[in-house]
Amino acid sequence: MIQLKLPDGKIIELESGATVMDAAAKIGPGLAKAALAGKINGEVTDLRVPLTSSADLEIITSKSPEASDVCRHSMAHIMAEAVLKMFPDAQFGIGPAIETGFYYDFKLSRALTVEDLELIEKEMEAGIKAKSPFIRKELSKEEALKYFTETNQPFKVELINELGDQTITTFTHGGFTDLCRGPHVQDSGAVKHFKLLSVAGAYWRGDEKRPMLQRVYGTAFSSKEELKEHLDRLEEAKKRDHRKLGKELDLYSIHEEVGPGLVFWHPKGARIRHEIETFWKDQHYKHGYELINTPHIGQKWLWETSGHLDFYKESMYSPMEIDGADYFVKPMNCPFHIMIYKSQMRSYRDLPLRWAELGTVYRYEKSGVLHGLMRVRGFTQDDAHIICTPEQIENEIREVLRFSLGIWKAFEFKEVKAYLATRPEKAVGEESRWATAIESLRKAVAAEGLECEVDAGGGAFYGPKIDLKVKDAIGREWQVTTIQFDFNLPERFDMTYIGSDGNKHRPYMVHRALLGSIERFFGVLIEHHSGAMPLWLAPVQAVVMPITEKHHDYARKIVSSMKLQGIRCELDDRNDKIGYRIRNAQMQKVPFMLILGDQEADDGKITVRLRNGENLTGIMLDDFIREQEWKKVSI
RNA sequence: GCCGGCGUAGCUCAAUUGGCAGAGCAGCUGACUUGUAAUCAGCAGGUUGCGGGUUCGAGUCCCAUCGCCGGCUCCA
Repeated sequence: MIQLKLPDGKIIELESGATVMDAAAKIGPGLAKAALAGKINGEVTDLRVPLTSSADLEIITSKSPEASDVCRHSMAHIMAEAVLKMFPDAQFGIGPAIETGFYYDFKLSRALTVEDLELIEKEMEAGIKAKSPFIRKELSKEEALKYFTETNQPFKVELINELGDQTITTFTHGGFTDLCRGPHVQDSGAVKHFKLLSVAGAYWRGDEKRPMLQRVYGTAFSSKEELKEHLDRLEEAKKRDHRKLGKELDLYSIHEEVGPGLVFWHPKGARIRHEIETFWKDQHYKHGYELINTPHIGQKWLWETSGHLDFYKESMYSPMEIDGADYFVKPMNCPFHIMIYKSQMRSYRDLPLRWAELGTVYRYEKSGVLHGLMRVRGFTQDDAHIICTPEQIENEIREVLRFSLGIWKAFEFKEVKAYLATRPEKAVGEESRWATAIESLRKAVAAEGLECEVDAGGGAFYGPKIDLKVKDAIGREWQVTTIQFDFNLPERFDMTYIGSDGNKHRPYMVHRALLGSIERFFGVLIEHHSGAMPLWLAPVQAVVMPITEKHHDYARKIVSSMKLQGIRCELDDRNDKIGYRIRNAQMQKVPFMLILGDQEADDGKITVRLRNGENLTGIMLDDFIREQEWKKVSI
């Protein structure tokens, strides 16, 4: 007999060899019916797995957080079965559950089309209707290799070969057998609400030197409502796409004849950018930074010394020759900031130094990865380098984090999450420095009460880092702030300061960007706000609309007094109906529309229409101006 | 860079099996003098991404190339 401890502390006894399903049945028939998988000592397990020793047991039902993964994984198998029916010679890669769905990679005799997806969906519906049981089978490595060799599944054979000498399990349902550790639902009728979304190429095991397979992405949820909600969210994301809004709101453009990944900022986009940058600069001065400016190109030795020509060459543009010397366009600002540091002898009394620059850099990005403003070839980092003593580092990191959180709040992002990346196998810098650095990062994150995930070994070779991700209005996470230690460059450039002991010491250097890059941040900002920028960022803050020509004088007076107060305000005195002009301003997402007719002109007041359609009637211009945050001054 | 899809007016999109390149919006001109998401009429707008080929004839078929989109890889 074995004993199983349930989450509520109860203990049930079963014969050794009984399955998880048997345990569920013993707890109650209702639970057995609802069971999707088990959790033994915290590990999700299939219901058909025999229990051979005492353990903690939890039964996963559709209400458990793990449930959707199980269902989606089973859904991937159901899709594979459908594909196998349509392509009997299909070879299968892997087919896992992912955050909002699942995918499966196939090698097929021809490329799949959008129409194929519909056919596969139909076939899947049939598979679901068939309620084929998922049958779990344990076999030896040899048996498994034999089976998958005979069925011509080289990818599966490769996977099995990489497994140790453990028992292999397969799952079969309908006509499809897959190498799989599970868990799976009881039968294919247990999952229903799905949709196939797209087909795309994907390298086998993510390796560009290996064959390209066809990946079909799908999504699945346990209820129809959740599926619809998810599909609606995808629609919403499309509506917010910064590439679409960037065009509609006349913010920026990219011209293939000039070069892909190079951004042209139109007046309205440049205005928003100006407001972002002005705010950014003010805040940096307020938070103890100095602003610096450095060149766009520099001689070869700089990039040799920094190591960029060893490690980063693929991302750098070819040199240009000037007076017989090779100059490179900068892909990063750090070496230039270091030049300023090294321009004179530094004392411990000078530290910490915090130098910030909106530094425009150019990087070669493969053509296939360019994406609107999110991924470009020329961009401006909101870069800064903090050079300090080991004793100062912890406080510096805390200050950066706090600063960053303030900035995100100012741009109306509410959720921020931290990711701490620690020392990889191959790394420069003494272990003790890494340890200090990681500790200071950890403490800072904890002190700010941030949720933090640790990516063990995920740091760069030159130092650990904290990345911050912000959540946008529709729940997507964007990587923005990065705070990176650098143990490499201070060595390479032989940066020193004179300590209180009169000796030379190596300073700590931290590289940080809060917004990441202006371009990318701008894209995120548009998508977060759906293009309807907060008042202080809106390129046009108010449009004044006289009802008829009779009110033009009054309108001009209002416009000029608003302009005098620094408000970005336009007059729309076109000879069109008020509805037409409102529609225009509305589509341009202008925060305020001032409607001026007889009522307003007669008693010297204004009517303001807000973006949400509400009206403020009969108010005094001065009161209106006083009440709004036209400019962001503090965080 | 790789796999697949897509490139038609400034924008959004039509154009039967290969058979006269079209509409709405935006723009311009004029009329209308307007109260909360589109007033009416007229005009103009194109080497169908670029280059080859097949054909009596190509937006449509083939090849090549550039760009964009969805992914892979990578990353701010």
